[in-house]
Amino acid sequence: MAQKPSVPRGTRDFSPAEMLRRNYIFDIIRRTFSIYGYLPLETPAMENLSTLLGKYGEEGDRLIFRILNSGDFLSGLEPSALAGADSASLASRFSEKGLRYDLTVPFARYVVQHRDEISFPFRRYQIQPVWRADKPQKGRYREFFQCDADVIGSDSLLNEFELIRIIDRVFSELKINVLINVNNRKILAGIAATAGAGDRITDITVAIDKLEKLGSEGVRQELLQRGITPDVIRRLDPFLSLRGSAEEKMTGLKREIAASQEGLKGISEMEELFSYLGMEPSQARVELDLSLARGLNYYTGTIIEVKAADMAIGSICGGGRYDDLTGIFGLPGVSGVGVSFGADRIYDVMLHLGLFPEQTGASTEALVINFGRDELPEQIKITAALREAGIATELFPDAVRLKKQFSYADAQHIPLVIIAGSEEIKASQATVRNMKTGKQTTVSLSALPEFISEAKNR
RNA sequence: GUGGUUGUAGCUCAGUUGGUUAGAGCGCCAGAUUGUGGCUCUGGAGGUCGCCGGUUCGACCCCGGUCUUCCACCCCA
Repeated sequence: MAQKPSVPRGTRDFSPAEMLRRNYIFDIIRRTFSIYGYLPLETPAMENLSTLLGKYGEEGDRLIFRILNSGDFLSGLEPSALAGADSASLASRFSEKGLRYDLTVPFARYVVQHRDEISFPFRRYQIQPVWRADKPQKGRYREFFQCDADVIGSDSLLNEFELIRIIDRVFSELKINVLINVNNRKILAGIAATAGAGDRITDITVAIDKLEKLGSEGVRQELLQRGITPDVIRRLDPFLSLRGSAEEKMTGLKREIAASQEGLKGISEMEELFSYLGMEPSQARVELDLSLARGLNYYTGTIIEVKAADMAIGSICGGGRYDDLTGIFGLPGVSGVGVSFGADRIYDVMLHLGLFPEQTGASTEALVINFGRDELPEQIKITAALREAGIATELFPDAVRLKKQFSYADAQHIPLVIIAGSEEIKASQATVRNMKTGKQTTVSLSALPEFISEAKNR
């Protein structure tokens, strides 16, 4: 064999067995989105770079896959321009399209572009792959599927509430134990402002986000490294040590950030959200986590993150509210909120914890044995009759040894095998073998579809 | 993007301080069983030891590069 073929780094093939399991996940997510009134939408794999760039922060821009322009993009270029050697500015002459990095920004673009056709609030769901030029690791791929549900054109916290209901329902149907953490960007802004460093909110939140991992001393170090003054860090201290239930934390917070309008707004939003959550309790624990800062640059209010309780693989679902994403595309004043399920990580979690049901999705229910030319007309008829009755049926394409045909049924986990050789056909009968029990039953051809239907329901 | 790590049969992995024909288990194929899978027994096929180059009389083993895997940082689903 010549050089073995392969797929690019960080991308994968999905075998039929894997696809059946993946579809099990997608089906549950899709069904749940649909029950909450979300409508399907798809957008192109590639977007103009002007749509993508500047939406995800500096790091995000770096991770966008760029598509080379078609044609001879070097033709108009002065050799001296190449000597200038600024690859970033040169790149804009070679490339004006990129692969989508998430589903939220293309959605915002869609909403602005089609605003006249949309009645608000607009709820859409979208299940498609996204691409990131990250260095792959376990649970981190360069091509992966996101399952997004967003509502745009409504400020109501009821949307947040329902999205958390969706998260809870999806994961309880998938049998994954999760922790749902929520926080609010306005609270984080209020904390930064109270500490006297409102302009350093990004550095402060990124550091605070590492509280769980580094501990409070580690966070102080991180803050120092990011150039936050010891003075400010000292004033941040009370926030790092807030404990207790959501209510208790918020009571403490209200005292601390009373001077920040924005912070108080954030707290009242969270109070409203938690009051809704009290009306319809979740199966999963929903916690107010003041150290939660994750999320893309564009989040402005609620932020949500979901982690698997029984496996460390990073977040498997995340989301939040963005007040001005459409503003960047020329439609200001429209707020949206959404969540995104990471199908690939959910798959990894379920595989690791053995949570997939034994039979995931469709596969062949009956195999008709091929005996050769003389019996073939009858076998074709049998196959057709079974399919007509809604039974997933295969006719073995080659008249090879029975041993081979039975091994195939065994390997494919086909539960029933239909044997209709010359003997059976003469008597207008067929023998049905149950591959699990080994039990064989002879039935008349006319009663066969009904017999199989009953057999498969047992 | 920075630093590290991995790569031997379809799969999981042995192996050699550099020395003739590189092994096991599982899987696959064939036979024992010419209309019956899963169990058992017997036999068989399958490897340019990730790729390219270097050192050497000689490289799967040493060196360099490259691709891939995984890990940490970063960031995220």
